[in-house]
Amino acid sequence: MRRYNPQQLEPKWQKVWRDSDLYKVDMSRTADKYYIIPMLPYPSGDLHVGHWYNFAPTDTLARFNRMLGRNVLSTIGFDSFGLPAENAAIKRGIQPAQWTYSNIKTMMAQIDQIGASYDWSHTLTTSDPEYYRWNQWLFLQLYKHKLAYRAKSLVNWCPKDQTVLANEQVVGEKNVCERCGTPVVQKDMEQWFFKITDYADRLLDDLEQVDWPTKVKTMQANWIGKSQGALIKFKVKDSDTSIEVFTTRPDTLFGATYMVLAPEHPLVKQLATSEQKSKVADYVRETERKTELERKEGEKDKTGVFTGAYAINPANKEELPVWIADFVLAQYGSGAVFADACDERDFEFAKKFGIPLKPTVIPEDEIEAQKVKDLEYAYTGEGVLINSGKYDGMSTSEAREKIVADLAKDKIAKEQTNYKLRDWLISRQRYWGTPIPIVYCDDCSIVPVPESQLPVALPEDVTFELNSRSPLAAREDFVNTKCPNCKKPAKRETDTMDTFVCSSWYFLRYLDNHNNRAPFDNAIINKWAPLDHYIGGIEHAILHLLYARFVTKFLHDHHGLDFDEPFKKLTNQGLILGPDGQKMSKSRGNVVSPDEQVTSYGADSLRLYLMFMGPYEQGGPYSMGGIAGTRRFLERVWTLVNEFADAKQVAMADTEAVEIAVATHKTIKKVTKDLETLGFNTAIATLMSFVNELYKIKVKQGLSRTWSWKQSLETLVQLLAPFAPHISEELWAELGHENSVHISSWPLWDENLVKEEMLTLAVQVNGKVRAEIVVEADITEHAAIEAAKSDERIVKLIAGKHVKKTIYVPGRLVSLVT
RNA sequence: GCCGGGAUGGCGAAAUUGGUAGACGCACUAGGUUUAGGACCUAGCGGAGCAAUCUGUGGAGGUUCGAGUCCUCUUCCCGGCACCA
Repeated sequence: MRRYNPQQLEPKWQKVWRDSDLYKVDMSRTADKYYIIPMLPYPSGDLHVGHWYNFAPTDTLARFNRMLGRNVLSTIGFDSFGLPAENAAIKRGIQPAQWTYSNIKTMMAQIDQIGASYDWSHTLTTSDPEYYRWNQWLFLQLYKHKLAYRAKSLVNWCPKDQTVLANEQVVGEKNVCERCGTPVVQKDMEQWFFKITDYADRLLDDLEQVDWPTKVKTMQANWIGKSQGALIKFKVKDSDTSIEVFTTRPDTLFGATYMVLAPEHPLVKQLATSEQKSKVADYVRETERKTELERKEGEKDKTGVFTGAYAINPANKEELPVWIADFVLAQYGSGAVFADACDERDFEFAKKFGIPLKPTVIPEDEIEAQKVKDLEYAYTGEGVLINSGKYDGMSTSEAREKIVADLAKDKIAKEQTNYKLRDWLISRQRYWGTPIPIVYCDDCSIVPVPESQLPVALPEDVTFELNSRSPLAAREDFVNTKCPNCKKPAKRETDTMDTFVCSSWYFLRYLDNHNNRAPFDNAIINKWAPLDHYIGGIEHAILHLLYARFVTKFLHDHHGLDFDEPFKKLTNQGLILGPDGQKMSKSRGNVVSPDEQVTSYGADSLRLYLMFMGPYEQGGPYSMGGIAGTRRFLERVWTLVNEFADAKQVAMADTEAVEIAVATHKTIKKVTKDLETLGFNTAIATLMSFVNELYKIKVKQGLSRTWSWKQSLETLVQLLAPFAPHISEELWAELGHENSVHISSWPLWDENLVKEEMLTLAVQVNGKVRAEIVVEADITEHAAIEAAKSDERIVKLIAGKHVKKTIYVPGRLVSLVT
């Protein structure tokens, strides 16, 4: 018998598949199309186990669906713009393009080792001009519809990476840069934004339509942060100005005893009275000095100063002192709040500064209500109104509407919805990205580059100077151009786009990646998109997935896409940890190299192990012993098939034939069901059990070469094919097939064979299992109970006792209660 | 603080959704086999006990003939958000 040698047979089959274009998709066949891809990888230079964990199971699903007869398209590409290329270039004195494309070459070879069924004719690399010109096209479409705009505002600046960042790219408690972990600072700059906020409601509502993990949906919903309330105008005493306030609790308006503005609020200077002016100015200066982080740290200890001004409560005409405090955020709502006893922060602030409070909402519970009246704590829940004039006795929910409606008559209030979502800041002060296709002309101001002049090419030979502006800004030949409008000398925009623009629509370009007249042909896109299944890490829960949804919705509205959600189904694979249970990192020395695992065990063993180690969405520590186990399993499969192929003709008894058929069909059913629900680990466990069973039969019966045995082996190989494609292909050929197992039809099970003829029932007495009885599957309830009662052990246990109750669960158990 | 997810043998995990807890794999033990092996085959393997049996799914209660699964309370772990008015 030949030895199982994955190092030899895996590359062999990879070459056969490639040379025969086995996975080439007929794009014209769309009725049963199935489009499944892993998230676009960044070409960091080395494929790690996490990539394998993303790509291999995705490929298993692609292969499973292909065998089910669907026209499966799966491919992969590279998200190749971005900062690491620049850092590497500076460090090594080479061009970012050179570093990037050499990494891609290495990674392509590594990806080949996985044995995935990609149609490589659909691949793309986002740093190619053929791709990024369409990023520029997208920018121009957004600009045309006033959804790309330039504005000056406070933005997040990463001092290390020397660029601004989108809100989504600032993470963690300490507001750090998502890439490098440096705390960001606020800077006032003029930048390009995409108006994602126009889509806030749809981005929220349409989450209901998609089959995504609830966790991701919740995270997106929280990020969008919709809250409904009212905008209420407060007149400033002895002045023409008024202060607008956003509140979700207009029902508490009568309880307002003071107001607070953010220190950055535009009215602050104007409101401060002469005697308070210097204190206010000091406080504002102090706030400006504080970093975002220091402000957050001050959460527990609230600070603020009185402006000297008073506002009039429109509800009861009471005068409210106006304060400024940094717990009120300038960016949210209108940067001003009215404060009352129904809010913990307001309550705390009032106590600290000796501002009076007035309870206006009390809970149902009388004891609690008394405590609230005595101002023992801030009651923030729903309840009944007091101290609120004609609204007394009303429920909070009713009062919320009535008060706004009444004030609306005098145009003092109106209903308002607020979002936490901010517009997407896409400018980056970096070189290695898509140039923003904009020209600045002294006469014509901001001029978009005409579509016919795309791409605005990124020069690929640049010089980096330490701590200087982007190399693009230093390139005179790039910067100096002619105004497309008036033809006078003008300057190009030197910022590039956020790389998340690249990844926001690449899955559409995959489908029509050679199109040089348009980003894609709608006729193709509308047949093949949206994706049937998208698989990637949870780290993109907000960033990439939100942007891709936004861009898809935009293209739906303005470019004729039939669909407005890009990913029908989403799965997040878990995180693979080092063998020590810690996150893999070079400094910890716990990095498992997939290349080494492939060398020692083979790609099939690695694929199988990754899918067998636990639930796919859970991840977990990598175990060296675990992969040895899946390799052993493949060896056993190898042995079974090869022994069969080598065996002399021997007949097998009919009883074994039935036994084998039953085991086979049960296995088909279970593996099929498991694959449908992404239960890779249990599917593989089922295959292992099946192999164990075949071994037992083999030992009992001796080596056989019969029709039913061959059928079982063929089925086994087919069921294994999506998981371990190379060995399956080899064994399929060994069993005499000329065509690839990967385009064979997925086995079907016969429900009659899956049904047991005899089954084992548990017999419980008073809830405890006391015996097992073997009965015919179609046994009646009466017969089952009689059989249970006549079991030797049960007879002893119930002797002399009265059986009060009998429960029969078909196929499971008989329970007797005495 | 708020919102998710979780806790099952020495380890990774299963459990038809209220019905025989621990499938499958790792590790381990014994036997066989092999020139040898960390290879292969067979068997055993939650804990206690010679055994019958008892006990066991983070903890405490509850519902039920029956609870890993449902309810109440609680501890711990992981993830996300966090002064959002």
